[in-house]
Amino acid sequence: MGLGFLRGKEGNRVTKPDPKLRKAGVKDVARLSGTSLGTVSRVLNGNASVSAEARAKVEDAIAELGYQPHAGARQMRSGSSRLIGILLPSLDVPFFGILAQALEQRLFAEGYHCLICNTAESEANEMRYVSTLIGQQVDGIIAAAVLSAEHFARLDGMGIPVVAVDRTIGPDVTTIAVDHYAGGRLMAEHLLALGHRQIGVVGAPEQSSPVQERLRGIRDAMSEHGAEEPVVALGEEHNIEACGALAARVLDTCAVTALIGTTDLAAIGAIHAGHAQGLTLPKDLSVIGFDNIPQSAYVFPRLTTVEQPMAALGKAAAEAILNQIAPERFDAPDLDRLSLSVVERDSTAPV
Amino acid sequence: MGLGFLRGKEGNRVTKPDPKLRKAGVKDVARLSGTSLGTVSRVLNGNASVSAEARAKVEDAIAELGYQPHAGARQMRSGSSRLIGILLPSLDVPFFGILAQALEQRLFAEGYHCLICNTAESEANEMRYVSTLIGQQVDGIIAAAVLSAEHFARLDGMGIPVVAVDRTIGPDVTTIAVDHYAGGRLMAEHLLALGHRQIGVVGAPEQSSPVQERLRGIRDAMSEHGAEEPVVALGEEHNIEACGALAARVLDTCAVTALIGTTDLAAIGAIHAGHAQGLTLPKDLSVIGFDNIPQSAYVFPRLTTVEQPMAALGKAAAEAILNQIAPERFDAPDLDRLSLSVVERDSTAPV
DNA sequence: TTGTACGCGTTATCAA
DNA sequence: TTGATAACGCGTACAA
Repeated sequence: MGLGFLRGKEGNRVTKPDPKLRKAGVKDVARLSGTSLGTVSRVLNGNASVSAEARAKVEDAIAELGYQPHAGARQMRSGSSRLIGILLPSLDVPFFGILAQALEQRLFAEGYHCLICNTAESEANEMRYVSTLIGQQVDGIIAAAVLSAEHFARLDGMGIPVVAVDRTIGPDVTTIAVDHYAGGRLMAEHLLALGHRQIGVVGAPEQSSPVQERLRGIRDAMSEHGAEEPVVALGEEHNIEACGALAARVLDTCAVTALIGTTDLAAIGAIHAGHAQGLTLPKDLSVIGFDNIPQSAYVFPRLTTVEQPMAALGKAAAEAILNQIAPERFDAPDLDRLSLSVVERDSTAPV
Repeated sequence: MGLGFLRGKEGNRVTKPDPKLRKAGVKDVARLSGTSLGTVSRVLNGNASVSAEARAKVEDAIAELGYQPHAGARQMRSGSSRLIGILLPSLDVPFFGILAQALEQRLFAEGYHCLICNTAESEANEMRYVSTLIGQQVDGIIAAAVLSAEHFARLDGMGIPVVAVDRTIGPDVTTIAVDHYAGGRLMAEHLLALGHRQIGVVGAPEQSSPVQERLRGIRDAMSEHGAEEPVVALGEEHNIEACGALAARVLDTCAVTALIGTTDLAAIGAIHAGHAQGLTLPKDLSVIGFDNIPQSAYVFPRLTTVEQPMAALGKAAAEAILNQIAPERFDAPDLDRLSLSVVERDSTAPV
């Protein structure tokens, strides 16, 4: 395990590209500008004094040659790759797409590139990715992972900062996430206030800790209000169709007046299942979701949901990793705005 | 321009991490395994003969030290970074999220990491990204870009292969995309066959060439069938809300019996606008979209749309770049399956 | 089959 | 303020 970097017999491509159009290097810049390597480097890095005259000559030469610093060489000397690893379960789930977009934008604005990794909620994949990210000398890792704290400990030992986003990794890892437990309570309390007492919960993926936390919040709120234990159906696949099938099973087997989707995708599946059984929503069945993805306002009936600030989470996670990488340049993110709110639309009604 | 790599006064972090837990290097592996640098390197690269005994000792040492090759050093020697740059307009549009997911999965399976870049359909952003990707020594670039061919020519000169996905870049760049013109025809012909003659088109973003191609197909099909010129409203922002506003304007100003969304997002906006005007769909207004994103089956009425194979496009684009990087190891992708088909649901009906 | 020495492009140190 | 030089970790030619 972990030897994925071994290259096969044919693993090496040593096709030398035409040396004539070899990329220009600092040496070429120095020669063309009539200065020396040291001066060029100082212009590039701006951390020592250079005469205005020399600087101008160097910058001209850079422009003329179309010089681009060689990231590999740079990182070998400086230890910093200006690369951030992003571990996400998927990109085709709207929540993570929006998150990834916000992360990338904020990090690129500070000169960092993102190595985005699709873990598919698999611990094995996560471990492979973490290994290869270490090899890439990433300056930091932002992760929504199932992996537990021990596996990230090696990163700590190597001085690679880690930030958990959406879901916590362990007690020592900075987490940027909403309070999923409170979110679960919000969903349940909204339905309880409308008089619902028989409530089902559908969602996926089962092993996702945010989903489990929301479920815990739902259970606590319901028992406090003297409602029955919720009927819970969690599955593996996190998409509308699979969650719809889960909801159909719940509707078939028990008499519920409301369904909670642990995410909007699940809730949309639940709405679909309700329609398929000939129910009129929200009269016969109330449905509430979580996330407030853009599409949730365009299903029928328009989905009532708990909104979490997806883009703000991404921005905050980016700022948190920047803060850990260079505290003197980046403040810790402001977490006050990462709050939840119920967006009441048309999919919930009194019993 | 192009000097974004200049680091500010405080740009350099030279915090030496505790040398005790410095990352193990080939030297450490050689020492622990009782062999030499050369042997270790040969084991790693598998391109020269090594005794079974030596190989075993080296592999043990690698495992014990948790050794990971230093990507920067490796790339400096070999010229290959095992990094692929991915230029996409956004990640929060479902189509691109699905595309990115497929690209990343296929490339990681072959040992490549993805540098995913959000260009926001801006040419300036694309140029910045291309420059920094060159600096990262990417082995290839996959792009859905507005940038024209000349800007990618410099890549060609440097031996960096480019593949265009979803939209063409220029005549010499391999393109993996469906036939958007034919897609436009399919949408129009579906409505024409139902008897519609007054048709509006709404969508975004205006400068996107797939959108323009589809529009051309729509126009041609309509004129061939003797329908009126379509009323066209294209906007900048590609999201449901903005496209819905466009559709509302069209419905306000002209008498159309059907609306074409240039994407499913636009079509969902059009459905919403129809409802807002008190129309019953599809009786009073037919709507058809393009893409068949998962959500399109869950709006009301369920959206009729032209499906393009999003995941297959991503996989094919990944294989196309692999083929250009190492033709001896990777075949060119099979493009036969990249076809379009009309998915008839409930949002279209005879006039 | 194995070990040694060199160079890739950059940044940092040092002496001028 | 400037220029020369060492060193980063690895792959490979060459000598053994």
